[in-house]
Amino acid sequence: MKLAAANPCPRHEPAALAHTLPQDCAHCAVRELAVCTALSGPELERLSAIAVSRQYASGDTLFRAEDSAAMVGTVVRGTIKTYKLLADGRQQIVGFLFPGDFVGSPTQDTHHVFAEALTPVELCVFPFSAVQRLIREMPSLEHRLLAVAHEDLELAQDWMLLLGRKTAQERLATFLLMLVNKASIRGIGGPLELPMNRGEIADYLGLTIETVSRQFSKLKKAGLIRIDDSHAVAIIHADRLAEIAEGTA
Amino acid sequence: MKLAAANPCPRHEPAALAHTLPQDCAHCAVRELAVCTALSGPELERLSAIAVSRQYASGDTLFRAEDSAAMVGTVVRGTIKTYKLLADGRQQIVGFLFPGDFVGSPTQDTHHVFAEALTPVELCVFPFSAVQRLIREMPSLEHRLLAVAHEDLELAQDWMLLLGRKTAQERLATFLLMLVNKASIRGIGGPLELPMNRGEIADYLGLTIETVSRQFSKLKKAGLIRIDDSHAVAIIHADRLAEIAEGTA
DNA sequence: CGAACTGTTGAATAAGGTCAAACCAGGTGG
DNA sequence: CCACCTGGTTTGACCTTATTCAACAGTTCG
Repeated sequence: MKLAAANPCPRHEPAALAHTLPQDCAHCAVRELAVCTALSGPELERLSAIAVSRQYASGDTLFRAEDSAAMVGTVVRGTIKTYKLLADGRQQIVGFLFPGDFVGSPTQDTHHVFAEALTPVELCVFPFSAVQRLIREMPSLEHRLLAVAHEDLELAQDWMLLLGRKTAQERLATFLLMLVNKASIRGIGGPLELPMNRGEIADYLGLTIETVSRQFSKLKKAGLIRIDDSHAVAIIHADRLAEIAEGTA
Repeated sequence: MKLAAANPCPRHEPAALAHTLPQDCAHCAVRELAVCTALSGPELERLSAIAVSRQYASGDTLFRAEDSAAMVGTVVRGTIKTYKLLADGRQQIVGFLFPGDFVGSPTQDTHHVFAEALTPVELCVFPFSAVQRLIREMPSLEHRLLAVAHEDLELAQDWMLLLGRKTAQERLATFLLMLVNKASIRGIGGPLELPMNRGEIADYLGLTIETVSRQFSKLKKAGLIRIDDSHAVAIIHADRLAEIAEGTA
């Protein structure tokens, strides 16, 4: 069961820290999805004032576990993975973050996960201390953050069920449906774009690359999905997939 | 990998709903541990006014996933498990709650886990609607709830690493150290009291009863723990256990 | 005492992991 | 343009870990 003792992170290291730009939250593409929804008029302007846009290249590390001076922000474009590591390099991805998702914990001054860009990423960053101040002054912001934290906790618990009790097949089915669901929230239909590779799917599902690949093949052979290329999958029978995901099949 | 298709819950069903008593938060045994720490003087009195003590017998179900009218409260005495179920009865425990721990989600009006008393439990219950009002009026309470939610999320992510990437031996070692740690926070030393049985440990660690039992025997044989009886374990070499838990051994 | 649990241990089995080879782009450079 | 390399992916053969199945021991409680 010891995996990947090698290779914690093949991609590059922290960017030479990309350009930063002031923000205009009122015209932000992901406003309705993000924590910022909670705010209106004057509050939104105060948030604008402290927000900074930052760009990351694919493979950049945004922060590492144990890093202090926690950063928080909203994903505007691209995909991020957050993960935990064991000493020997075994990796467990604890979340994929898409546009609108919130990154970081505004109540903890130390990160407890690693975060890495899977694609080019645009992040709307809020300085940690400024956010802490804003939280105290804007109850609706804190309210929203509390709701988001509880949603995240619920997702994490769903994933504990997956990791502790589901078969490889059930895990992949659950994963694909989760992605479809997230995409549809962002108004995206059609074939799924998978911004992560097989190894990252494996590290999210608690499996190996080979097992993930085999399960993809199995679902394809069963006619439940169509694989256009390894990063694009069409769901053909969402209902059958859902049965598999819930262990009802 | 299909487990426990039988027996979702051998114990009794929801209590005929035990006596309820008004509370005196100022003299509460778990105040410093609970969310209530955040409050002082007049605020604490307002909390007292809505708090109600409720007793549960071992095996009682406090609430079920999908239940609406979410209850929230603080554990005063005893141990609770929260868990998720698959259609065929496979169970994943997502948390054991001890005195001082907070139960339920004050921002979600529907439960998404089941909760069951493992021992006789005394719970300090706050009516859902009253809590929602209090949150809006007492920023320090919401602040504390946000911090607790983030701590819970961090724990859940640690557990995802355990379920996705650790061996059976590493899982049990991690579990025992986690219990030692929780006990010491409550000022409890000496041999560990395990309020849960082997099946519940298995359902927390994503293993089977037999595997858990075998790993206990192995740790005993290696001289790392002493098993007084199946519900009382002494940790002999916490350092060696920690190495195993982190995969450093 | 005997039934019903809970926990432990052993032997057989299966699911998923490991190792290894082949495949298949997409890029590079002659 | 094409040969070659590289990294990700797929597939096969084999192996390990944990599960399954089964027997048995210790407790608790009618």
